[in-house]
Amino acid sequence: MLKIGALASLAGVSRDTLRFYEKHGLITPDTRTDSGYRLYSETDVYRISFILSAKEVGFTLNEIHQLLELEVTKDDKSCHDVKQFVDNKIQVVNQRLGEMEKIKQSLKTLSNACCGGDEPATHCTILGALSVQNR
Amino acid sequence: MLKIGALASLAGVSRDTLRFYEKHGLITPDTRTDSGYRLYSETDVYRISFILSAKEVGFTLNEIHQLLELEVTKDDKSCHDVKQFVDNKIQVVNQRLGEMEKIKQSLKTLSNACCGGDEPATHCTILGALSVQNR
DNA sequence: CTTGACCTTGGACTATACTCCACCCTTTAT
DNA sequence: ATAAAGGGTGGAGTATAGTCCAAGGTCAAG
Ligand SMILES: [Zn+2]
Ligand SMILES: [Zn+2]
Ligand SMILES: [Zn+2]
Ligand SMILES: [Zn+2]
Repeated sequence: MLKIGALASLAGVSRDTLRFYEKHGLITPDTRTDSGYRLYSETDVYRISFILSAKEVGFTLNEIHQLLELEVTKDDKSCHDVKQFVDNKIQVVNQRLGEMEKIKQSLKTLSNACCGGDEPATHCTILGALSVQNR
Repeated sequence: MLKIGALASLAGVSRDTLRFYEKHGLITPDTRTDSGYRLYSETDVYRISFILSAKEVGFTLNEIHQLLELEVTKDDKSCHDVKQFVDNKIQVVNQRLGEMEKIKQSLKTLSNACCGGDEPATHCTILGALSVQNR
C-alpha cells in the first residue's frame, strides 16, 4: 500500500496531479487510513503509466478515461472496439493536421509576398492582405 | 458612428465579442454617448475584418494585438519587422505540425498492431502497449 | 405611458490540464 | 515534547476565446 507521495514519486507525477486525476475519475485509491490518507495499490503505478503513455500519443484525459474503461471491461470488449477508438482519434488528428497545413500555407503566402525590406511598412502587403475583408 | 449592435452585425461578430476584444485591447470605441453607449467609426469594420483574417491564418488574439500595433505604427516599422513576425509564427506552426505528425505515427503503429477482431480485448496489443512503461 | 429593442456592467461558465495556496491534521524522528 | 515532513480539503489562478446571464438604464413607437 502506497501513500500518495510514494505513488507520485514512483509514477513521476505530482501529488496534486494524482488528486486531480482522482477528481476526474482516472484513478481511485484502494482505501483510506483512519486519518483519511489515500492508500494505493502497487499496480496503480501501471495505471498512471498507462495514463502518461496515452497522453504522449495525444489522447486527452477525457479520452483516456474512456480508454481506461475499455481496459477495465476488456473481457466484454473486443479488439475491434479498441481499434476503432484509436482509428477515430487518428481521423481527428488528421483533420487537425490538415487545418494546420492550410494555416501554414496561408502564412507562407503572406510572407512570400512581403519584400522584407527596411523601408516603412506603410506599403506592406502583409498588413494590406489582413486588412482586406476575405469572406 | 455605429452603436455596438450595428458594428457587430456589419462585422459578423457578437456584441459580447466586441466588448471582449475591447477588454483585451484589440479595439476601442471612438466615443461614448452621454448615456454611455459605445460609438464606433465605420473604419472599425475593417479593424474587425483584420482581426478575423488574422485569426483565420492561425494568429492568437495576443499576436493579433501585436500585429495591430505594427499596423498602427507602420510608419516607424519596416517590412522586415512585419515579415519577421509572420516567419516566427510559421516556425511555431511547423513545430506543432511535427509534434502532431509524431502523434499520428504513434497512433498508426498502435492501430496496425491490433488484430481488430471480435474476440475479447484481453490480448489487445493496444491496451498492452499503453500499459507498459515507455520511458 | 408602456412595451420592446437596444445598451450598460459585472460576474459566472465552457473546455483543458494542471499548479499553487491557505489552513489544518497526522505521522515520524530527534 | 516538539519540529519537520507529509497528508487532507477547498478554492483560486494559468492560458485561450469567448458565451450567457442578471439587473438595470435608454430610446423610439404606438
Ligand atoms: Zn515591403
Ligand atoms: Zn511587407
Ligand atoms: Zn486482437
Ligand atoms: Zn487489439
